[in-house]
Amino acid sequence: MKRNKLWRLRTEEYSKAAFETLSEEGLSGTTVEKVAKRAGVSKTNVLHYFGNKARLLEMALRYGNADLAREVSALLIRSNTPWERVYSVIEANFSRQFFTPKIAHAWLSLLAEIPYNPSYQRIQTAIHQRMRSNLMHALEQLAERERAEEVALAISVMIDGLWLRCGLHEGGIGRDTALQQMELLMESLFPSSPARLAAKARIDEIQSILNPG
Amino acid sequence: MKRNKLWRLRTEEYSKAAFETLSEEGLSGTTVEKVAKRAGVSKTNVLHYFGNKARLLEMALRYGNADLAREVSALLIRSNTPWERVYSVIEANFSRQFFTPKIAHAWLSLLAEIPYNPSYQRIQTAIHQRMRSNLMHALEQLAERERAEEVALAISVMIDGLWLRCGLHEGGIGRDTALQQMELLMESLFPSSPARLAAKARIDEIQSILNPG
DNA sequence: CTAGTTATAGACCAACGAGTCTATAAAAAT
DNA sequence: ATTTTTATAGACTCGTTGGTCTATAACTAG
Repeated sequence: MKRNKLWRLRTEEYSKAAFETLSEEGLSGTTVEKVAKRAGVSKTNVLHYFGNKARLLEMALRYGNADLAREVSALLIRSNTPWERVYSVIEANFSRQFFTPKIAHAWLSLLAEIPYNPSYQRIQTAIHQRMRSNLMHALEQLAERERAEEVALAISVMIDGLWLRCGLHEGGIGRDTALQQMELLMESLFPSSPARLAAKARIDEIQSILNPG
Repeated sequence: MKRNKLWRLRTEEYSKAAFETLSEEGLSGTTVEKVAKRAGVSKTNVLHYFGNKARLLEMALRYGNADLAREVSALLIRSNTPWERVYSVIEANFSRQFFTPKIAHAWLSLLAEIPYNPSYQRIQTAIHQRMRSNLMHALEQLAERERAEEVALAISVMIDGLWLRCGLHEGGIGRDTALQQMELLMESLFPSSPARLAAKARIDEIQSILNPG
């Protein structure tokens, strides 16, 4: 069991295939065979790398998060102010490539299994924890700790809720509505803050340069 | 196939059993047999009433919503002002009996299937539509239509997000945190509004009378 | 170049689950 | 009271699925 280049390559490939299958077929419709077929290999081979289905889906969860994490990082390293860091988290979560019903479906499918699988639970906890941490680092410089805590929670809960809606009604909520909702929240939480608005504008611009369309 | 008293009784019983099974076993762990066993009858009998598993789960979804709808109604009919109606929707959604990880799990399980089943989709759309409608009737008397629309969406998205979190991390978010988050949102959206705060207090009181504990 | 290791696939197996068939008990209708 | 309908269950079927066993091809190390 040597973790070669090949090993990493295959696990990445198959995790991706699993994530995509999940998004198209739902949890009940996702079988090891289908994932293998989508990746153009045999079911046995997929099992060879992951051992069992649970670990395959676990890696699919990680895979889906990795994309998002990269997007966040890309914006975060270009941020110079606390407000810019806050908006990095927000914008990354609603990036045009990622905030789509397809991907939201995959998320939903995985989320539904989390309560019944401690392993998924740990991963998801880590994901939420990181989002919270990113927000807190920024918000602590903008408000007292207590308030920063509840604002961070509000932001991340709202993000979750918008993803949920995105996956639920096809064509109901898209990037624009989502960002508008986030802005309604931010403007209410921190009214008339020029620094905030400047940061929003800058991150918005960076985002549209990094990821045009 | 006469829809007798017995018919309604059984469908109600079995829908409930399905909902509970869902919450304890998750979607993948929910089988017709388990639901039947929980209801103390044979699998055949359950199938006799529902025809197939999809319709059983569909009724489970309706069942779960019926409870919530009753709770909302109970508060709504006792409301006298727009603000009270807004808080009726909010409080009902975080009632002590309903806002529990168990129930949130069942919801999550069903939500994950919605994108892949038009029938569930219609039901869920109706549910969201009714929440929106309840909120809009009240909010239109408190703000311009445009603003009412986006505020109604913000409120319901936040409610969804809090339910999601409740189901995700056991012991993470409970009724208190949830209501505190909703209040953060409402206070930010409508700062220093005595009428709003009075309404909140009244509905809170009514709720704790209707549903003590 | 050879020996061992890794990658990949095909056939197979055992479990399980949804739904049907058949039979009988209960109830309703005539 | 008898006949028809409804309710319930047990046995069974058939497809699916996760996972294993076995075989072979490809690659790596010495």
